[in-house]
Amino acid sequence: MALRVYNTLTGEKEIFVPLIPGKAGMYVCGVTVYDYCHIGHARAGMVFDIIYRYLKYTGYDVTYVRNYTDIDDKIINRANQEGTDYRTIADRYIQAFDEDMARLGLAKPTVEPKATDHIGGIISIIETLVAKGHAYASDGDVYYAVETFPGYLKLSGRTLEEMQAGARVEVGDKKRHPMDFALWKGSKPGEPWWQSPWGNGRPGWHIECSAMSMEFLGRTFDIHGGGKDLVFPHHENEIAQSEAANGCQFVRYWLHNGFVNINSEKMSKSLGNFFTIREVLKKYDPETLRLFILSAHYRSPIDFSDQNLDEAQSGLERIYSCLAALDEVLAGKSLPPEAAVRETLSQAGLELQEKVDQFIPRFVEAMDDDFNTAQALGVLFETVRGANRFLAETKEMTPLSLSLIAQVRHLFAEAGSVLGLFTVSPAAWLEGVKSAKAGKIDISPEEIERLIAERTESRSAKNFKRGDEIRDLLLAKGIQLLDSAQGTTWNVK
RNA sequence: GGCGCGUUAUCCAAGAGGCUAGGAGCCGGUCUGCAAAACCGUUAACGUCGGUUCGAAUCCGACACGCGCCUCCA
Repeated sequence: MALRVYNTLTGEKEIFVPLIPGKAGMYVCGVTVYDYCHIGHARAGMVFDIIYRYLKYTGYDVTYVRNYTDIDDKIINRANQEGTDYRTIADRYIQAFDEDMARLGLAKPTVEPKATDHIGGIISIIETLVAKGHAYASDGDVYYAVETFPGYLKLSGRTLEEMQAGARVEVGDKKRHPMDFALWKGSKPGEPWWQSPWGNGRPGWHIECSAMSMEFLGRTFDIHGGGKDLVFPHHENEIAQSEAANGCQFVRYWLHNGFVNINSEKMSKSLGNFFTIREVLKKYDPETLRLFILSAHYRSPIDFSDQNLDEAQSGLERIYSCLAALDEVLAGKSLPPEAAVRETLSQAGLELQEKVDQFIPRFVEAMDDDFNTAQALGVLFETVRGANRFLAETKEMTPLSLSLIAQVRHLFAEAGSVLGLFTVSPAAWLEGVKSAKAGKIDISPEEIERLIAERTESRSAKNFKRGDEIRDLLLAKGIQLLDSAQGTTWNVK
C-alpha cells in the first residue's frame, strides 16, 4: 500500500507521488512571533512533525522548511506597546518558540528561515508580478490584482462573488478590487522599513512564504501545510503569487490540520480562550499532550479539556507500565542467537507472536491512510494487552520468550520514533509522573513512611482495624498505599 | 446570508455497504486478612425521518443540532 494524503486542493485522498522520486519537499507555515504559542500551535507543530518523521521513516529524503514571520503589524504593535523595536519582540518570541517546540519534542526542520532574511527574494517576486500585470503600485503600497489570476480561490473552492456576499471586506481607496491584497506596504513614520522600487516599506504577510518556499524548495514542491484557518486567505494568496509569477504549479499536496477547541469552540487569540504551551506543560508532560493530539485524526477538531488530558495520561501510563515491565524482564539478559531457539511458545506467546508479526504492517497501513495516528495507536494498545497477558502467564522465561519480549520492546521503540513517543526510559517516565503528583500533597514523605511503618506493625499483630484506619487516613490525603510481597509503597492518587 | 464540515455506546475516538478498532470508565475475575494498585475478562453505538440494496452506521435525499470559513489567526 502506498501513502495516501488528503489534499485540500482536490478534496480527496490521493496517492502521494513526489516530484522527484525518493525526495520530498515540505513547507509549513510557522508562527508570527509576537507572543507565546498556544496549544493550537502545538498541535500544528506536532502534526507536521509526525508527517515529517513518517516520510523519513518510509525512506524519503525530506527537506522540511518551517518559517518565522518576524515582521508584521502585530509585532510592530507589540513593540510600540512595550516601547521597544520590532526586532527585540521578534527575537524574544523566536527564542520562546524554539524552547516550546524543543520541550514538545519536535524534530528540527531542515531550514527555519525568517521573513526579514528574504526581503530581496520578496522584492524580486513582486517585481515579476508587476511586470506581468498581476500587481500594481498604489501610493507606496503594492497590491495583487486578484481578478488577473483565474485560479484565485481554487483552494477554498469559492468564487469572488461568494466571498463578497459576506460583505465584510473593507473597500480601500488604494485597491482596485476589494479582494486585492497587499504585497508590499509603504512604511509609516516610526515603522521598520526596507528599500524597494516602490519606496521604503515592508512585505505583506503572504509574499514571504512564496519567496522562502521558492528559495529552498523550488518553484514547484510536494507538500505545503498549516492550520485550516490558513486556507483562506493566506494559502490562497500564496498560490496566486507563486503561480502567477512562476507560471507553473506551486504545490502538489495541500495539508491542513484541524483546530484545538475549548468547549467545542475554536481556541484563538481573538476569542481569548487559549492556553499557552507553557501553562499546559506545567500540568501535563509533553508526551501526554502528544498522545492526546495523536488520539484524534489530524484533520478533525479536538476538544482540549482536563478530562481528555487525564485520559491521555492514563493511556500513556498503561503503555509505559508495560514497557517498564518488559525492560525489567530483559535487564541484564543476553539474547540467544536466533538459530539456537527451538522451544515452542504457550498460547499467550503465540498470540503475542501474531501481534508482533502484524505490528509494522498494521502500523504502516494506518499511517499510510492519511497519517491515521488514532488507528496506529490502536495497534500499540493491542500489543500492550498481548504483552501483559504473556508476561502474566509466563512463569519461566525461556530464550524464545525473551526473544519475543525483546521484539516487542524494539517495535515500541520503532513506532515511538515515528510518533515522537517513548523518548524517555519507561521507569523514568513513570517516576516523573509520580513526583509531579507528589508536589500537590500536604503531608510529608517522612510522615507517610512513619504511618506505613505503624500500619505494617499493626498488621503483623493482626490488628487490621488500626491498619485500615491508617490506610483510610492516608487515602483521605490523596495517598494510595500499594501492598506487595516486597512490602508497602505509596503513590499519590 | 453564502459555502463547507461534523453528529459512533457513560466519555474520548477510529472505521466506512456484510469482516473484534482502541483508550478512559462501569462491572466481573486473579491477587489480598479485607481492600487498593496492577493485570486479565466483559459490556454497549452508529442524530431523526425517508430512499437505494439481498444487506446500510457506512451510499443518496430531507430535517434537526453543533462547528468552521467568508476579517488577523495553527
